[in-house]
Amino acid sequence: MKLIEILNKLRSSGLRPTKQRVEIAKFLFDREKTIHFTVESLNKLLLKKTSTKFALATIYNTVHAFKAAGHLNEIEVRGKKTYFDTNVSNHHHFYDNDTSELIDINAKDVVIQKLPKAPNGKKIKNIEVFINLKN
Amino acid sequence: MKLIEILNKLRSSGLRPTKQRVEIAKFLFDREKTIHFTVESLNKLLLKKTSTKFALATIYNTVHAFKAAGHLNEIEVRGKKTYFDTNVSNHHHFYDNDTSELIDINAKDVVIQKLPKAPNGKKIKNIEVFINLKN
DNA sequence: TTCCTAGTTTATAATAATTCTAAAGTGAAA
DNA sequence: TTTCACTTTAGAATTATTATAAACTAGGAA
Repeated sequence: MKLIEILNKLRSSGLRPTKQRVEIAKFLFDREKTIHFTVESLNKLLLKKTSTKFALATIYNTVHAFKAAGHLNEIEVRGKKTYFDTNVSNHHHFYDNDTSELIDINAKDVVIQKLPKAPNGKKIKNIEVFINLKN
Repeated sequence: MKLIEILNKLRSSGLRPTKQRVEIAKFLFDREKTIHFTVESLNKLLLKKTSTKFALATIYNTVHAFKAAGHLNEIEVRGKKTYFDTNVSNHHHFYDNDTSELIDINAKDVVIQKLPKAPNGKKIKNIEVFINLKN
């Protein structure tokens, strides 16, 4: 992914391209595969990869702006921390409780044949399939 | 549900039938329909229903023991609080983000036609279908 | 280029859910 | 009844996240 595309991620999220934000955006979006992360894990990874320092609040703010702009998804995981996913396409997840690891499932690998009707006055926004794993 | 069944819920959870625990168990299990609750909401409801007082820690301990014994399910909901469900049968949920309300979906109302294989060495423990609602 | 200002970063405080702790209370076996 | 392991309780500790306020900076205007 080119730098200009990185800058577009920032611009479309309403964020000025500051040093910290560019580093975060490069780390998240300039890669082959999508990744899952928490704010804490992202902070640690950024510390290793870059020489820039990041206040946790900066990471929270930036990640939330990306989420609001649709560049990141937030994922439900049992536990305390919030997980994010750079894969924003429609897809599902395996969750390995032993390793606290999330694994993507391609949307086309889950086919739902029957669904209930939404309650009165409501519509279905989206469907999340979450498959818990065991050994 | 008879008192003896309530006491069985406690015994099978490894809990002595103390005043507080019997009140909690009666409140949760002596009813027609199953309910969803958080520790906070349960505390408020108990305050209204009974003249007993409950330390939050007591409610946490008791609820977690019921969960460990399989008498309660913990449910994924985006947000900070942990939701529990007295419906421990295999089923799914609607979630109304506007009202923070969970609605049960009978397992037979969701039919999944195709599923991915579990990663190597892992097996599928259970599948949770979570349907987000909008207006 | 220099100034100016709105937007940013940062360290730290505040908040909120949950868990821990240690002291006082209690059930039930002997 | 006495005893003791198990409970309850209030409050402290912990943890993730959000708020705050002061110092900093990007980038347009002069």
